[in-house]
Amino acid sequence: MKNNCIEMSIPTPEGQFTARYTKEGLAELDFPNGHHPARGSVAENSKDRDFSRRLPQIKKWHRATQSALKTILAGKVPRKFPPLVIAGSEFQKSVWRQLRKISRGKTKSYGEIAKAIGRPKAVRAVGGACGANPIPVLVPCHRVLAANKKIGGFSGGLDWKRRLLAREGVKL
DNA sequence: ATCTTAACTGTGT
DNA sequence: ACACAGTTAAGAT
Repeated sequence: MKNNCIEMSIPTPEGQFTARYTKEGLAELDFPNGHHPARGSVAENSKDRDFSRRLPQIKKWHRATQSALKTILAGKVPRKFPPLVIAGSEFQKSVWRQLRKISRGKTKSYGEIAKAIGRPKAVRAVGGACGANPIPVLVPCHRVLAANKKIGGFSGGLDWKRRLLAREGVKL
């Protein structure tokens, strides 16, 4: 999402997250201090007519995002989600679709995901797709571990991955 | 238990 | 065409 986004922040006990919306829904979520440099800016976009017309709706989505995020941070299961804008290659989308099937407190390996999407050998590419996930936490890329049940990697920082899993009662 | 290495695949440049 | 990445399984130490 380059330009057509409106950016809003989410204060939590764990720091300030940043959410970006298109007119379709939530497109990106960033960890505190993990801001992406090359993405849309508020000042520029908030003048967009289309966006000002939809602002009330976006605010509503934003409330859903905030509550969902905080709920997950608290280790519980959100009742409501904002509409998610899933933008990526077919491969990535199929991976992210699998991620969303992993429920709270459960985990899968990169290899299992690869198998599930019918590309059993694309394990490494699956890792790449997880890292490219624009909506972490809500799309639970943190629930994917390495084959040996070890932590694996995490683009948002391993400390976050551990923290999120701990909140869900997952042990390594 | 830890380290090294070779296979493998989608993505960005 | 090439290098890289949130891997993996197998072999050596």
